[in-house]
Amino acid sequence: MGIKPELRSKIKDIIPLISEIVEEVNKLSIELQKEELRNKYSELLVTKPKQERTGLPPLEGAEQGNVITRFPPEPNGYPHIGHAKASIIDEEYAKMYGGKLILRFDDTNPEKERLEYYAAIKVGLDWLGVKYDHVKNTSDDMEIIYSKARELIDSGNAYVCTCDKETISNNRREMKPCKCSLGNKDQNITRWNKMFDKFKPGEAIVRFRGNMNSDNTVMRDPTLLRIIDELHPIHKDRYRVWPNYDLAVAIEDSVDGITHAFRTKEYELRTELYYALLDKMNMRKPKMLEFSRLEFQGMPVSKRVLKPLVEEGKVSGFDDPRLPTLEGLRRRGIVPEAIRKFILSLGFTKSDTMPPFETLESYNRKMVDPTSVRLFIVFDPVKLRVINNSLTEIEISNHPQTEMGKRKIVIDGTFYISGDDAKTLKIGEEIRLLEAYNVRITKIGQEIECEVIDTGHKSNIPKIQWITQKNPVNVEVLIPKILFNDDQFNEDSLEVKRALTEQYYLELNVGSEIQFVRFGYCRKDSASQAIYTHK
RNA sequence: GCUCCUGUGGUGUAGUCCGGCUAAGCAUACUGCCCUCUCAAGGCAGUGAUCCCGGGUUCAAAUCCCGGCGGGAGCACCA
Repeated sequence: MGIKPELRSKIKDIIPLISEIVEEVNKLSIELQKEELRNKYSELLVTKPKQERTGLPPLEGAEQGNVITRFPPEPNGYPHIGHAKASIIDEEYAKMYGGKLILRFDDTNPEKERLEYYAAIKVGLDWLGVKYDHVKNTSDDMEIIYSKARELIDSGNAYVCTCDKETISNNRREMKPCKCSLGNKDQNITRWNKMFDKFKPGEAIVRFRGNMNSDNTVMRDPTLLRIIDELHPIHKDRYRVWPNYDLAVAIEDSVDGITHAFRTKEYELRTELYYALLDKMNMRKPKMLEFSRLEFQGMPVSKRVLKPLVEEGKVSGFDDPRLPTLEGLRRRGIVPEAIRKFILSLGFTKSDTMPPFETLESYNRKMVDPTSVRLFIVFDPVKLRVINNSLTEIEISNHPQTEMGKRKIVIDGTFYISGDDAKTLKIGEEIRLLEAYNVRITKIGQEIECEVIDTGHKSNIPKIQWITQKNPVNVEVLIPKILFNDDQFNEDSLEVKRALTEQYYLELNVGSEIQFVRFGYCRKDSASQAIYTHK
């Protein structure tokens, strides 16, 4: 039926035929059925592998070479995993259709924006590998926005309201227009002009003439522009009438030639306004689509909760490895390619979900594994003395599969092994000191003593890693844990473990990913500190 | 409260628009085996979903219709 859809309409005629054949086949034994299949219809037995769709679903109304997307962050904080999702989706779609991506700083609220965040966002995108074709600021288009606002006033589609907030809010709830909406054009123009000098902030706003009776509350004459006297990070005191989000986005998307605009789901109700605005301004309408926001369990993204943590010193800063900020993820050892794969695996959906961090880790582990130097590390060191040692130097390869060179370790027969491993040892037991030799435990006390039996590989005895006592390197390993349990800050969200590692650690670049054998992947954060990435 | 969105195995998704190739694919997690001088990566196999529930339409429904229920969001001179 799937192969010949044209038969569907004739299904009633076919059904008797089918039943007849089924009956006939059922009379045969299973063996005979199989044989018939093999002989006559062997092509049916070949199971063709299902091909998985990689990347995002196709875009409605998108033409090759003719797609422009945009990533419009407000420069009011450090970029986080949510920004990563938005920007990667924007970029992927632009790429998929051979189009362009515009980075547009949505900087229309001088109360919140700061210059350093423009830079921080660029740094974040850079790290993620998101490449944009053009950068701009909404605030550079203020003249366009003013002229569009004036048009709306002239055409009677907007008016200046001088009511106080409470009145406006009450009227909205009660679906009542206020007296300002009745004002004539001259009144509105006079008031509009006064917004640039006479009125104080809060005394007048421009409102869209929407529909006070709409079920969608955002349509009840929403604010379009308001007065803000704070200095703008770029334009200082050049402007004081600022558009709000809805007006700015609609105008900018349209003038920037955006064909497809994406935003998170919480803006969904504003889409009606977006189109209404564009309609009244006689502007081209991009396609607006929404996706669910990305946040991890126990790892909130909002400035409202993160900022206090930083200020109270509960985390070390916005680059704390426990945080879902891009800087935090980077320090933790998450690589951008893994973030991209992970985000694409989530698809373009509107369902509210909180994927576990584990999934990202799994992508990351696969990315990072082929290039991570394998190193030994020991926690709670316990001394282990080999009484009949004869080796002075061992050469160990840096990676089991990838050609990453070898390193030499000078030994003298005295080692440190992990306390956890030491606890399991029994006298007479045979163990292998990885890469060195097999030993039998002869004495257990403050120190452990053992003797070499042979040097060949043995697969059936415990294998443990060690650090030579000659020149151990002290490191602190930071282990980030979940930040919040429900809404409760996890006071034990950062475990710090002291450890001993190899001399070779010092030769690695800061930022490189290491796999500590039998422990997990860590990123070298400094000569004395490593951050646990995942197992 | 009102309005909108959403609901596929433990988790994240594919399939839903255009009903039949699939009693549901992939990834992750978990289990076992193989490989391996790592508890990693890799290979193989397995556990696990009556596709939120109840009706309806149809020869046929995860897919269409109606009604419930669960979850989320919006109701700012913030984006």
